[in-house]
Amino acid sequence: MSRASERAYNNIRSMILSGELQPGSQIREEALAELCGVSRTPVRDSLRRLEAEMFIRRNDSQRSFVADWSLDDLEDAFQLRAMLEAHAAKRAARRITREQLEQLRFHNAQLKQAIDIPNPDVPKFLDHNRQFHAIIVAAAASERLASMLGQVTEQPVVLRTARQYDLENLRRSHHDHDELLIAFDKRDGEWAAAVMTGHIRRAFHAYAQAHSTDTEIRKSNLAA
Amino acid sequence: MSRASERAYNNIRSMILSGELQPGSQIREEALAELCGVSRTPVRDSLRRLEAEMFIRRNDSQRSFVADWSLDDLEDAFQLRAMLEAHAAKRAARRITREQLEQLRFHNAQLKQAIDIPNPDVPKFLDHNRQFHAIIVAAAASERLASMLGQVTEQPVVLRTARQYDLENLRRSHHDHDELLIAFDKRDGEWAAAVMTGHIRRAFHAYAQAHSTDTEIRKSNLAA
DNA sequence: ATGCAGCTTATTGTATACAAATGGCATTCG
DNA sequence: CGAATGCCATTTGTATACAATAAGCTGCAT
Repeated sequence: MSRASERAYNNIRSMILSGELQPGSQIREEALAELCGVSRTPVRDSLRRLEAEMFIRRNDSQRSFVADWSLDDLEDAFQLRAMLEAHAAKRAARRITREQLEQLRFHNAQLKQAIDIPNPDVPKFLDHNRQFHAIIVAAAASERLASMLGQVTEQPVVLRTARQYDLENLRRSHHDHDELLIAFDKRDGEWAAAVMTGHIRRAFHAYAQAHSTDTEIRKSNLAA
Repeated sequence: MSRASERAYNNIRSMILSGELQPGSQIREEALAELCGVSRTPVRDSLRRLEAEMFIRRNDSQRSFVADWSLDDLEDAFQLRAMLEAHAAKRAARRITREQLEQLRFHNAQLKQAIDIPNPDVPKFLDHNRQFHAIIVAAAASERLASMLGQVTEQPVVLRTARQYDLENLRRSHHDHDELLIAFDKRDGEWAAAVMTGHIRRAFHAYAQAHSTDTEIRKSNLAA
């Protein structure tokens, strides 16, 4: 992607993910163009992409709004994600190379390190976690599947609470990864898919709980 | 979608589906703009959409080419489609309304009529078939799922042979629909999903066979 | 002959001006 | 007072000119 276009895309996307652009609020092309320091043309490109990724919604007269996700939307996305990632794991079990397995082991060791210390390094955990999953998707060797997963993997839901990152959950995640590694090693696609399904569903419930807590907080803030 | 943009999108899409734009051939924005009678701006929008839908591919220097699908690509798409449509059927079984069930019955009766006569009306069959599936996706009530299915439902593979439409297959399709209707009536999501999986996989094999035959023909034409 | 450098041309990316469409507000009429 | 209508402001859509980039070609040097 070219420079201005990429800058606009990344800028807008991170403004949505950070909550700088509030869910439900209208966004105007020209305003974004100024914020990003580019013209409307690349902004329009970005908006189209973000719309396809459901970060942005348009009303019937083509005005754009930051997506405002309900708990149902979140569950819907996670349900699809669980299905797709399980499918990816199944395919990966048949196709994964020794080298990719090694990479998985490396990242899993790294993310274990990140939480197995007095002061857990959550960003490090998340980074290696992301790479772990990316390798599985790559091993699944389906461009379409990868592109669909891209659409449900990142959620435009900003959470104030950090509950989704509670340590117990992270440890369980790491444990799932361990199990996935064994399933891959045994080339057992069914097993890998089952572990992955559970893995994603746990993530959903952690996320949902944080979302509820967050909604509570938001409400009481409004009341105050 | 606005007028020029929609015209460009539909034009280009149908040129790809009809084979007017040959798979693998490069396409230039300005040429398409002239063909569609619009400027490059709406053409660029359309190309982005078609790229997301994998009708078009771009090389590393952003030049666009009509997608050229291998049999593997086709199988990959059908595999995802089977999974997603089965999921849709499962969800639909829980949520479908009496009215939607009636509509399904109507379209199924229509498509039966279309092939249960001396001179089968294949386009009519295909139209009601499309609507039948559309109702199920609507009943599944997941915007994301619908959007993903949109990405794998239409295949940019032009077939010269008509084998995919052989009557026996169409009759079996209709039979699957009957069975789906019963499963929906009983609110049996598992059953509906299973029937749908088989339904789509049959479609794949019909398609694949036609694709092979077609490839043969193409090769012998080249040789001649 | 071959490979590389630099130039030329083809193609896409970006900015901007203008056109079209939509929403909101005020005014008027029932 | 409320609803409908017309006008104005806001926003998005389209065309076009220009900029940047990449491909292809030509000619020179090895």
